[in-house]
Amino acid sequence: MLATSHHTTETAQRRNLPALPPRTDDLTSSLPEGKSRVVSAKEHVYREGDPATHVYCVEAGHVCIYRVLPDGRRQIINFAYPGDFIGLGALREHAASALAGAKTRLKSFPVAGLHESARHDTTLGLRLYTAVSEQLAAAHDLLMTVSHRSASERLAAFLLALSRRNGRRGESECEIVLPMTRTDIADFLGLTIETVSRTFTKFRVEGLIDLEQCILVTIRDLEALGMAAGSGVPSEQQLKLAS
Amino acid sequence: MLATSHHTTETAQRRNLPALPPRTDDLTSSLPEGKSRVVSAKEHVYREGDPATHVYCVEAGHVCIYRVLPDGRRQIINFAYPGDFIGLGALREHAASALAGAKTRLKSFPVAGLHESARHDTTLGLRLYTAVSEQLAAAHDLLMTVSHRSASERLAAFLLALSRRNGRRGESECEIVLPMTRTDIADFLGLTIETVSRTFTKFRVEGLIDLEQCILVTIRDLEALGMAAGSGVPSEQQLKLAS
DNA sequence: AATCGATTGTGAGAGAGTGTAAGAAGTGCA
DNA sequence: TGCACTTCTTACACTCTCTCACAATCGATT
Repeated sequence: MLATSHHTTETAQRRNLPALPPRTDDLTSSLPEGKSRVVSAKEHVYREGDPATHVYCVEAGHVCIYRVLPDGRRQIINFAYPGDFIGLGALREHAASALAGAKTRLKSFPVAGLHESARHDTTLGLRLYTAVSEQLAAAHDLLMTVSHRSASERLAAFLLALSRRNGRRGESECEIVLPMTRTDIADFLGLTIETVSRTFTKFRVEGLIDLEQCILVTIRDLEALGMAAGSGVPSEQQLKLAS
Repeated sequence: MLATSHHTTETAQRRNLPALPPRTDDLTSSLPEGKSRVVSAKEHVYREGDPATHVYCVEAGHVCIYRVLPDGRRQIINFAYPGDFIGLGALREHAASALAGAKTRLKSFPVAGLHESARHDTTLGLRLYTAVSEQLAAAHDLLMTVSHRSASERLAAFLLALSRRNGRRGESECEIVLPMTRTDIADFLGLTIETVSRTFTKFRVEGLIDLEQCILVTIRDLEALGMAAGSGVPSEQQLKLAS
């Protein structure tokens, strides 16, 4: 559900499937050296409509990628964490805005240089293709979550996605730090801040999570949370969908 | 909102912006010759979980790209029309299913051959990158529509997207043929079939559209439909967002 | 032309999420 | 430590969409 949607590759590795272009992880190493850029909290990395001159890789901090409807409603498309690329997939100009949620360090890569490098490095184009494809899969995951699911399912899926992200990084799967505000979560899941808050409380009352501070979630019952995310479906199928 | 999301390039052309990789339209011509494949109505081109062996370009007919939640709820991700590519962005296996909505003719391109060609044709990788990027933009558009918008706004945005698609193809912007069923529209917009039906009726009663047959929509008041899509926002901003 | 099945349209009641508003908890600053 | 400000939580009335039920329409087949 978040930026790096690995579920397709994970499931694929259990079977014998056709060759695949290089992983996104390889993208950084194959890029020409990038300059560091530091952005303060609540400062934009770029805005919707800006010329897409650079692509960035988050090194520290986190960035909200969002778009706004003309009437002000905001949809957060992704929370980019360290290791995630932002600005990929922009054509001539950025279609979304990128706002640092905290002080954030990024490596920046000029798009022009990328195109130049792609002329010599024949695999770079495919690497970029793969990277955007992963973001496309993540966007579809989010679409599934937001379109048909109830508030509880959305929040549960969100927490599970963060839990699995932690797992991939070797951090605790049960202790989740939420660096984003309730408003951010609401705008990500297509809910209101009140509903997000109510649902957190509901999960706490039901014993699914602990919530001592509002930014620290402790998952008490991972399986039950999986059930909540998928309206009573076995957790194995859940895992395939959650992120 | 549908497969070919051109709004970013359209708005970009009005400014002086950095160079861009080749358009998707160029993709077909730069690919090695593809075999034709014909698929009957209600037959799958591929299913979720199938090895991603081929990429297809729709030549005639139309294809629904969809994913299903474990409990059976279905989300249509895209309606692919002639000229649209499907199967792009799949990593090792398809993350979505592709179902022909009518008898459909496709050109098929083996993924292995694509990777092979990319070794020689240095721009092919970037072309693929651009093509998936357009699909990513379309997915974000759909996400915006489905997450925060009301039933009327969703349906209005949907009709406007089809209208603009017609316009790009040199067809009538006001006479829209809906080859998909009400169920398909509902599953695309994250609504129920009843709500779709009621909203169509509401638009007809309000004089926004004519609806003599259920597959033929005639837009009577394009501007009002634009307002309905964006909850009372000037149509110029609408145009930027609608597709 | 008549019949059957599938699709579409309409209505009433129930449920879920929203919006407003007020209070509680947390954060930053002097 | 105390104050001001922001963020989060909770309560209640309201709106919108969904669910369920049934009627109407369309198309294909006989």
